[in-house]
Amino acid sequence: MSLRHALLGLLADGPASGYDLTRAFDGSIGRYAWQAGHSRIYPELAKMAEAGQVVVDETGPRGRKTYALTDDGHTELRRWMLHWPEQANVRDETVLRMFLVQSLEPEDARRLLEGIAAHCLAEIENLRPVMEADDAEHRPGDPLPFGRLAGEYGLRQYEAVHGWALWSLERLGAAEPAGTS
Amino acid sequence: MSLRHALLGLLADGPASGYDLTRAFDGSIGRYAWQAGHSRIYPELAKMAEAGQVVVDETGPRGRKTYALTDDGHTELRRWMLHWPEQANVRDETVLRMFLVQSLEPEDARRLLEGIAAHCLAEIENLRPVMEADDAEHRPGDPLPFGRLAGEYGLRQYEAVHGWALWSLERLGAAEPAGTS
DNA sequence: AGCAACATGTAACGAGTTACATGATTTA
DNA sequence: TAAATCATGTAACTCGTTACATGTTGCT
Repeated sequence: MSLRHALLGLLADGPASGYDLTRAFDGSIGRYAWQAGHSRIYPELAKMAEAGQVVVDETGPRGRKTYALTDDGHTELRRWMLHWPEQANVRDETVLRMFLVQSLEPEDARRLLEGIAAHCLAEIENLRPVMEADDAEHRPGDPLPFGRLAGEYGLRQYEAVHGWALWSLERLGAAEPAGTS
Repeated sequence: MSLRHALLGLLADGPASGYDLTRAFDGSIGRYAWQAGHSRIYPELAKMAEAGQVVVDETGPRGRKTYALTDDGHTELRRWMLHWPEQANVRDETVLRMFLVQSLEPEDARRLLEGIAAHCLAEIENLRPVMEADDAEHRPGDPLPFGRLAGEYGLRQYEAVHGWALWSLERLGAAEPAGTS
């Protein structure tokens, strides 16, 4: 039931409507952590309201309803954040490809790994200035901007994958002397 | 349709039965890349056979059927491995928690991050000897053992997350002077 | 003989995606 | 006034999980 906890976590930052929460999933959370569209979010918010974890906070123009966390919602969020299971499964197509690299001909494997390395470099060059801009605006003592820790995570992630791809190319290159020289 | 490609990739290593493939998902692939139980795997193999991507290779004792890749299966696997979409979504509860760290009180956030750091260290100490044993057995020129690249990826991943958790603790610590020191 | 492991399958359920459906408000 | 965006909802489909169901082989 991670969708529920994602919503609780996002609402901890302040009241939001189903529409706002749907937009949040269009960003980094949706890419790196969890996915959901509005068609799942609205019914889930309704269930959470029924369970007393959120309440309708305000009603706005176009039938807009903003939800806010209740104390129960906060408690449940905290419980979930702190007791995470050791065995959490990850679903990641890129990692799946990594597991299967050795099913390719060496030449194809090299092409794939070179693609991964290039892609990571591009993402790093994309993320780094964003993080640096965040840091430039930030004064010591202020709370970190929402997502700053996650952004740093993404940056380090790409750096790690980049390093891995280069290491793998070296390994594969050693096994196949018809290489790049 | 990643389950299909996971099965194609596993079968590229040699013919296997539904039972064997189910066992494969109990290991690292299931933890870090993709999940499936036998109840999805058997019907999927049947569909793949219908689509001509695999064929029943041998029948053994207890109704055991081993499947082997056809040329079409190989072609489809290669296609999928090489054209991966830029926008591949990842589903990962741990990363979700990272995105939501800032919804916690600073004291709880520190506890969570310390837990993550400790967990990563434990995983690193678990994985490193396995990888080193693989390398000790490996002679230059031999193909790398199946999963060696993925294992290295896992190791580097944990190192990156460990570094991230320490960095985050430092950042959070600076914002909250009632710290450890 | 009994138990663990091998081996395959179906059914019900849960949750995310895509498509269908509708309407209000803001902006050009 | 037309288009984009805001805003909410339901229905059908896909696919992974859990539970139900059954039978065989090998080992002790």
